[in-house]
Amino acid sequence: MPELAEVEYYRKQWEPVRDETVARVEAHARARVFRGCRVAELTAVLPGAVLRESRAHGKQMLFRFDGGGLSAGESGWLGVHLGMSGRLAVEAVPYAAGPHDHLVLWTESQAAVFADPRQFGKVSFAVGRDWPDWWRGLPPGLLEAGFDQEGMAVFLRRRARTPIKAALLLQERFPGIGNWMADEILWRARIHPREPAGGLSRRQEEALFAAIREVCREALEVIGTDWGDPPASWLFPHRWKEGGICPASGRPLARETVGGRTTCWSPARQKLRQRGGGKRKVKK
DNA sequence: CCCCATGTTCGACA
DNA sequence: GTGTCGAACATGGG
Repeated sequence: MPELAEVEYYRKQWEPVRDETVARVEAHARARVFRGCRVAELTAVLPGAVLRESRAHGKQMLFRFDGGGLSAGESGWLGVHLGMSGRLAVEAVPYAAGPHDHLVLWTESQAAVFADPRQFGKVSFAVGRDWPDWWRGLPPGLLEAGFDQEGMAVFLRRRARTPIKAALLLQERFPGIGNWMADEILWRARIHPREPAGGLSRRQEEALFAAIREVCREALEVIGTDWGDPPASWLFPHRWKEGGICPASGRPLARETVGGRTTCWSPARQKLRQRGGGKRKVKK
């Protein structure tokens, strides 16, 4: 479920417990979501601590705590990735934790819950004075200046034969883009999802770059704020089932697997570039 | 029972 | 070493 905008939405769900003191931590340590996580430390240190702030970056979230078992000047950093079916919520106490509530931070009157039935999500925890290295090493956000058209083009050329759809899903360069956003972006940029990433024209690069920023911005507004429904003018509401109609052209949408994921596009407006004509290749 | 799912990782192979 | 592809992970819904 969660891509860029949904992640931002879920990050805000824990806002009601910001500046509240954690009374008790419930962590089901054997759950797959804790793979690679030092659960014992998390459980030992967070009681008595206070959630101070949180951030979302792409599909990652980070929550900062201080106090409790942490020494002065030190923070506890709780990282959360929602995977495919994860979600965050705050519930009023008394609350009966469900079977998929792998992590619950109890305050006096509330329960901050991380639930994830499929457990493709992931929880991490670290103690330190500054934001963890892995967080600072994340690639530039898609709405930041560090994400620019030329850098994007260089990355795509290096993935010359990868279908553009698959390339857009690579988090190392497009943090936060998931399956539906990739389709929405290509639809707006009028690029066929199977187009080789390294073969875009200059014009297509421009259109792609613009569409990435546009979809990110609009998705954050519509979904990231209060999980509103994207308007019918987007591909989004038409892409999920067989037999959808392109809201721009009125023609039928196509659905096939591209790059291992179900992909929806409008054949009427997204056509593969004609290639292989063997024209010039001025090189020398 | 079968197929599908808004994600990531790892092993096999070119 | 690099790039690409499919399977695997665990569970629920149609």
